[in-house]
Amino acid sequence: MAKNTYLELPGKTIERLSQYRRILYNSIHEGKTNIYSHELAKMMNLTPVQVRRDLMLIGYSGSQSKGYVIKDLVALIGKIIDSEKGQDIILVGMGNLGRAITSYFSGKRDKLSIVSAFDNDLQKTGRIVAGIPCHHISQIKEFVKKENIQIAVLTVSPEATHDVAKMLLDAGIRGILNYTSVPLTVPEGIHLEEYDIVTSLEKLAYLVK
Amino acid sequence: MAKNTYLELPGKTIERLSQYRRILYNSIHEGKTNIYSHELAKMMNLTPVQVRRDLMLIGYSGSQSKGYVIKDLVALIGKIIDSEKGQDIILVGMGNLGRAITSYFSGKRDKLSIVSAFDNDLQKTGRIVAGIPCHHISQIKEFVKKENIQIAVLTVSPEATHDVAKMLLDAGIRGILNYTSVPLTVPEGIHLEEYDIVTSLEKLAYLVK
DNA sequence: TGAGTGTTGATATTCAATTCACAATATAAG
DNA sequence: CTTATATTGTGAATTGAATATCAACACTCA
Ligand SMILES: NC(=O)c1ccc[n+]([C@@H]2O[C@H](COP(=O)([O-])OP(=O)(O)OC[C@H]3O[C@@H](n4cnc5c(N)ncnc54)[C@H](O)[C@@H]3O)[C@@H](O)[C@H]2O)c1
Ligand SMILES: NC(=O)c1ccc[n+]([C@@H]2O[C@H](COP(=O)([O-])OP(=O)(O)OC[C@H]3O[C@@H](n4cnc5c(N)ncnc54)[C@H](O)[C@@H]3O)[C@@H](O)[C@H]2O)c1
Repeated sequence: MAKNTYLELPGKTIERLSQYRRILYNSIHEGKTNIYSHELAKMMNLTPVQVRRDLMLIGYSGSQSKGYVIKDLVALIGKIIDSEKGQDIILVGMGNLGRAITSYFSGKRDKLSIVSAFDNDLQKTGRIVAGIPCHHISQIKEFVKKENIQIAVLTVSPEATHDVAKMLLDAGIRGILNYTSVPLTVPEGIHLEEYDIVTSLEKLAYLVK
Repeated sequence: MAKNTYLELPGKTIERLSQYRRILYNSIHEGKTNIYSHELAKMMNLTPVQVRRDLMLIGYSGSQSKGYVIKDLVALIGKIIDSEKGQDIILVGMGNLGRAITSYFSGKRDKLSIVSAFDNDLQKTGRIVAGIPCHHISQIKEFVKKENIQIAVLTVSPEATHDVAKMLLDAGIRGILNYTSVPLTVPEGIHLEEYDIVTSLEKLAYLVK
């Protein structure tokens, strides 16, 4: 029985664990029960050694003849990255990107769901948009506290980014996934992930030339 | 006068250069002409040393008293990551995500633009969607060859991913930015970037717990 | 049985990225 | 002029990530 100690895993490993699980779900769906490191590696463009190393880090052991038991591995990855009772997420800024994200994400994961959105456009608030309830931004603090929300996805207009981020921090949010083109800085102890397609495209443009 | 030799820069540095430039554009807009490494670092959550190191790698020198000249720095970054005559990009899969991306990206960069989209839904093809012309997927090969397109953004449904990727490679695409939830593998020499919000959210969920 | 094959798990090594530490330099203040 | 302060640029050290290597084991087949 694994103790519930906090494993200090490399960030890259966490990302790969999430992806392993996604692929393993598909494999289960196709009727596979076991998988070898080289199979998993191939599907993810990695080396088998790297796969084994990641699994070693989380303390999972396979068998030399049958490889890894998919069901068990998925369960263990869940134990590592999911929180016990699930985590609810909110999204702020129900525009084009916000809608694309919520409709994509809905129902993707058991323990992780976008439960509510917030906007300041009265056209969008007070009703269901893209499958989830959209409230007015003025209600955000109360909601976050009451529902104990820890993670927010930020997809508001660039101008609103700083204000909204401040509200989120005030309300007690612990992790922000920022998609606006405005870089944020957050206090110690708050986790921030940012992503921008422009950066990816410029990198690609550099690489292909 | 910098020779046009191909600098072998670390991938991480390329990404940061793209972000530096974004921030520097804003600074210019606010009337700033010079900037210190620690200012830039603060805006990007980096250390000043890292900023200086990156700029050193591209061969830019500042002054001890005035820091870096923003205009010149932006120009040099452009020289490194932009291609001389600009690069045109296509997007495949004009759904929710595709529309969010095209409307966001349009006009963002001089040398980089999404010029056309492709889809197999006859509702969407043959007209302008989200600001750009959307053609039928069957025309993609011809278009890519004729217009010498090198980079494609992939936002089709998961089921279509492999087929469409194959078409793109056949047509001679050299870089793919894959947003579908289906991991791709590409031949040697082709550049691939993938991003999935689920991975980011699961990483955040792990970090905040 | 016993050689041959293919796999895992772990240690060692290499490679890449970041940070440290400080010399060199410019400016301002006394 | 001299000292104090702030900055850049960079070699060296450190940290982090990926890869190579190989012993140990399990299975197959002759
Ligand atoms: N990271 C990426 O790759 C990427 C891609 C596309 C868009 N973006 C960025 O994401 C953001 C959203 O893009 P979009 O295309 O959905 O834009 P959009 O204009 O369609 O959506 C913005 C939404 O934010 C809401 N909003 C504005 N101010 C608000 C406030 N103070 N409080 C609450 N809600 C507020 C608006 O009502 C709107 O619904 C923009 O900042 C854009 O730059 C990033
Ligand atoms: N990476 C992420 O963070 C992220 C976020 C949202 C969605 N997604 C993924 O992006 C993709 C698009 O999401 P969406 O919400 O826009 O879905 P969507 O269904 O709205 O859009 C898919 C589009 O692809 C088109 N398409 C389907 N098959 C095609 C084919 N063979 N050739 C050309 N076009 C074809 C459809 O007509 C549709 O317009 C999905 O694969 C989804 O899983 C990823």
